[in-house]
Amino acid sequence: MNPLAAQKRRVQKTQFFQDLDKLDQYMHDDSDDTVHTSEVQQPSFALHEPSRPKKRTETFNIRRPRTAYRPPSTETSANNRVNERDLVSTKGKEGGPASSGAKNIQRTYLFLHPEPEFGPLFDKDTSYIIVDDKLDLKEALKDLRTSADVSKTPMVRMRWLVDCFRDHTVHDMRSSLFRVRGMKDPFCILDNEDVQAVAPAPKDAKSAMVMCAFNRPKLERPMTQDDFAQAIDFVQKVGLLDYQQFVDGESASEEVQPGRIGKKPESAECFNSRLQDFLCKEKNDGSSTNPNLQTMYILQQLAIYYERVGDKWRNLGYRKAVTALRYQQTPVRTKQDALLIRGIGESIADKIEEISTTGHLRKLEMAKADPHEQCLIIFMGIYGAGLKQARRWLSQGHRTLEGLLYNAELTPNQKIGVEHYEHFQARIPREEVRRHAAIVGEVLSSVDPGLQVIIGGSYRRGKADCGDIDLLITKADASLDHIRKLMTQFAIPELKKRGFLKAELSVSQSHDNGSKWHGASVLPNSSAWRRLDMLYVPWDERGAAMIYFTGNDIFNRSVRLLASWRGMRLNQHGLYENVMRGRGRTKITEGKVLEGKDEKKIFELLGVPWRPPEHRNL
DNA sequence: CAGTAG
DNA sequence: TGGCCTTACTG
DNA sequence: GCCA
Repeated sequence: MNPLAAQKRRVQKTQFFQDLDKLDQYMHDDSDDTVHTSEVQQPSFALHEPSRPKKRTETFNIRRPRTAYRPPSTETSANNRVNERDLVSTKGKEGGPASSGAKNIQRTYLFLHPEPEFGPLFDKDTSYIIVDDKLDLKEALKDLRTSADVSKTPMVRMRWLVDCFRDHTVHDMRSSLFRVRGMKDPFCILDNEDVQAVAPAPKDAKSAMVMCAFNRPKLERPMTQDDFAQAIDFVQKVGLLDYQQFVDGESASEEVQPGRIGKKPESAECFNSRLQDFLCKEKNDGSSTNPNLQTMYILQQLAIYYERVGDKWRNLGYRKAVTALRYQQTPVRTKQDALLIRGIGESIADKIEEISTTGHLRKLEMAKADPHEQCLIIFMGIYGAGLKQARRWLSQGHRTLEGLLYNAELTPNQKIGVEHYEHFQARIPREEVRRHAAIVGEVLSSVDPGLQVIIGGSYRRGKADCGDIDLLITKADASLDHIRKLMTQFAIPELKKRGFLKAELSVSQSHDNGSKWHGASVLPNSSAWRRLDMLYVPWDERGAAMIYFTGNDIFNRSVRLLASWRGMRLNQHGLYENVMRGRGRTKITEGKVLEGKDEKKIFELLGVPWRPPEHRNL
């Protein structure tokens, strides 16, 4: 075996797991004296087993200290009282099983996954934040992924918990032995605001290990803006990284539109916000560029390539590698350096070395030159065709759009997609979007003066040109049924009659709860078919629908992700609370609607500062 | 449920 | 060796 | 692709 790999593996086995093993031992000796729940008898701490869920709640009993434990003495502060109450207060207080044994203290713990992206979810019920011994305050906070009010929650090293078990006592959290690096006082995180000055954690501490315990009395939880920045960052790393825009603030040359005059209005702004989002996750030492941008960009290209060829797992691997590189403060040039980073293995390490020595990657050059690739890209641009279909056509020997049209079996939609390929690919000038909407609006008000048309999509975000036309149709106090009826029975037929709507690509007819119309429209005296999407929105859902239909993509996903971090759920119908999620994030409960009407209110409830649409171009 | 779009 | 993954809608 |  490669000695480097072995060394790396050793490094990655964090102290945390060893600690858990120790804990496990302490838990299981003396079993005569301790009442274990059934779950404890299972390997509660076997978190490193492959089959374990990302997070799980374990219930177990802490045997009450025989001798060493004593109630807080007079010299102990209020902080210690919190400490003691929390440890002693049991689930049994709420009718749980533990109230029986005075010698048992039952706690419910949440163990969390080492991967930062599945990282700990700080919850308002969290009692303690217990941090891997290797992490410092800054790292821990970053991986806590919250700006909820953690200030009142004690934060200590893993060692504290281990020692508590070992000694059958509750140790004083303020002992320097248990202090998280960078903290002065375990009970007051806010007093440690000089987190910038904290020395960075060692490389091998990359895997954050935080454990949160439950059952704490309610904490009020003021929302801060930072969560949203984190959500954006999280989503962006999955999204595309536009290297050119990043480096010189200009849009990539392939995207330059011939009709564009001067610089795009959103360009500078977009650049700035990107840079900010980017920088907010970087160490704030004044250096404004990541030393690995070049490498990241090329690996990102490779990730996109693998996505195209349908290898989702390689795609994922490369994306993770890019993410890992993003967090590196120093240039990674050699294979050895690269191998030490979690998320980068043999193969990518080789490629990193190639990139930093030659400046490019042969594999990528080859892939780009591959005619199959170019066909695939063209075919996937056809409306109604995705990766599967494009590959099918390719393997059937098709190489051109014309070939498809005459020789391939096309669904009606795909046929339209091919016939109008050029038009559908073209960007639509802002002014033209407005005129399309005006025609729809005119017809709609003749059907029912109450109907409203709102232009969403990139138009609402202020872009100079749009990929398609997104219209949101609603009416004051109307239900979805009502609006749909007006549209399908009167408005759509009328628009067709006028020759405005040319094709229906995806229309909800069979389903009674359908709410969207996808098709093509064309202005009078024009031949350019445009993709037109309409969304029928009940009055009460217009706020949520606006967010959804305004986008952009990344923005939507960020907000939704943030909602799920908050225990809420956001979709085009509304913002829901009390969403229960089970294994993997599967929904158990739909949750209760919090808000749907008011876009601003939804932002507010999510704790996201209001962003005008123009600022949602992530 | 597969495929697609966002 | 097998798991890794955002959500909703349509046909 | 990476990782346990």
